Amino acid sequence: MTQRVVRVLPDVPAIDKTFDYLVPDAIRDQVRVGDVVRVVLHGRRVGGWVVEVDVEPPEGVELRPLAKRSGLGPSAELLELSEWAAWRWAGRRASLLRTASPPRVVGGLPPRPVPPALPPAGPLTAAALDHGRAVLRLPPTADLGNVALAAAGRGPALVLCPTQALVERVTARLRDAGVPVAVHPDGWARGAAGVTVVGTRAAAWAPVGDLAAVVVLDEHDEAHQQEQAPTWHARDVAAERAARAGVPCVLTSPCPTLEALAWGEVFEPDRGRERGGWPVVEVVDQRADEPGRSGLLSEALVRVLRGEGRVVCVLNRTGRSRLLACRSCGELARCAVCDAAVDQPGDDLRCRRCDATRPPVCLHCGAGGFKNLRAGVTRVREELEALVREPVGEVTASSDGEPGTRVVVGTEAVLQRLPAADAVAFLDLDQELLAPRFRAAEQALGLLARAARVVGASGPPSGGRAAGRLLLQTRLPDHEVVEAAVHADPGRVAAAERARRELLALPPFSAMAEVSGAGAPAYADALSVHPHVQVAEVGDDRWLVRAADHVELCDALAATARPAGRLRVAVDPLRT
DNA sequence: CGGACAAGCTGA
DNA sequence: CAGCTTGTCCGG
Repeated sequence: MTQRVVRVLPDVPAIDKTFDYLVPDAIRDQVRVGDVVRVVLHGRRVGGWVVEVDVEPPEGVELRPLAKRSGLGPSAELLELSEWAAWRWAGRRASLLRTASPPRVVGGLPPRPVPPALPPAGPLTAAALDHGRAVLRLPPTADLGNVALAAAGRGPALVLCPTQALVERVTARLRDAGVPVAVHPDGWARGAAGVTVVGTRAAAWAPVGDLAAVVVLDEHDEAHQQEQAPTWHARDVAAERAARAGVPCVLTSPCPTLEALAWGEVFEPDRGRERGGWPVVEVVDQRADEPGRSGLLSEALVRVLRGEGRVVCVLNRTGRSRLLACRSCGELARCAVCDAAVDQPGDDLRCRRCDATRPPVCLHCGAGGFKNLRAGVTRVREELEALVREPVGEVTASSDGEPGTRVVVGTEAVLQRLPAADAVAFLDLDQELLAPRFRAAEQALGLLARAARVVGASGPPSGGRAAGRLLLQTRLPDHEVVEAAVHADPGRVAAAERARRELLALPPFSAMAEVSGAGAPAYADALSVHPHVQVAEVGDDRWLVRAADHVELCDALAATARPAGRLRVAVDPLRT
């Protein structure tokens, strides 16, 4: 009887190579594909995964024995999926397998609970599940727990959520219905045994025994994409996983991305139901309105602020001012050192380019007064306080907690932080509509959908809460994002956006990757000889690589040797 | 990644 | 030329 040999991928980020090891006789029959093991590599003990068993080792290499079998790891299917994802996002398998592995050693699986009988799903969700490759366009206030429940009715399901808060809501909903649920990653072993798994994006890699359906909730949410490279997207991983497993995959969103629409068939409720799931939207045309102060407090907004309810104002600019001009001579305030425009985070002026600070005095005429051409959250808070004569809270990404005030102003972080309000006002929606990113329109609509959840639906009334409203201040009242919100019809954005992207060959009509870091120049140079990709420098040591599709792009990325030095390759960059 | 080893630099 | 830094290679 010869000794068994297994192939191991070490859990060392920089090593993307497998090594062969002997299986000690004592554990001869216990080692399976996917198992987590410890091995001695180059004199040190490291973790790793068995990626193949009973292999033919290369000649002339003296094999060492496995140091230890730690426990269960990703299934063979997830191992293969990681291979695909490593190609698709130009990353290393180890980082993906780490996500697919249990947080603590798992020796064996618990018994599988008996699944309960569930009431039949609603007709729309059932149709989407039956179709198998469906985009379920549900208005912002729709109950996503129902979709999860419908999926769990088919057997052990995988439910991916963009936020932990949604994970908790969905989990509670499933448990109330008697569905056994494993929350990823703590419930790793129970999921592997065969119960419905709920989690945020990492759960795309959770084991689910006898997987029956996959659901991605709010597929448009950017939280589904990993920020560090490899920048894999839970939606795309989930869709590929479902296809390989031959089970249905349903993506839900109030405003599906073009990527989702290109992938599957759209299922949407009738007009009245969708309309009822969006709040009342009021558009304030800032061209017509003659607002005082910073120009951000329209008469319509003042009316809402003077009402009774809780009001959230959204402005995606921190600090007091992002652009100032001298009150006496009109000159723009600029940096004394490098001449760039300065902003005013507090009292002093600060250069955003070189970080120099100076007191607020005009360099041209010496006067001390400035006009605030582009007010930030801090300034608006002061103006709001003067207006409503009560304390106004401020929420930005860096502040913490939830202010107890009736009126709150903040960056988009405020929409994550506050659970409910009677009105949400976007003080300068144009900043979102005109942002220099190709996904700006989709992202702006996503922001409005998030705000819609904060204020609730327009009707029919539910939960006894009065209908909330969105107030959109803009100089582009005819923009399709504004129209989509007003008419509760996100398809308008998709249609306009599809035409634009197709014309400009932007994703999903092409594939892109952003290359940066010290090794980027050499890598970009090496890539540019590839016939099917275009390489363009887009900033200091940042390159954009484009190709007709992901096959062309990812094949080229995989075929190009990485130079020494730091190199970040972000396939499908979100903020470009 | 991190150890091994080789090639280059410094100072007596 | 010892002693040390810097760079490149490779791991079973």
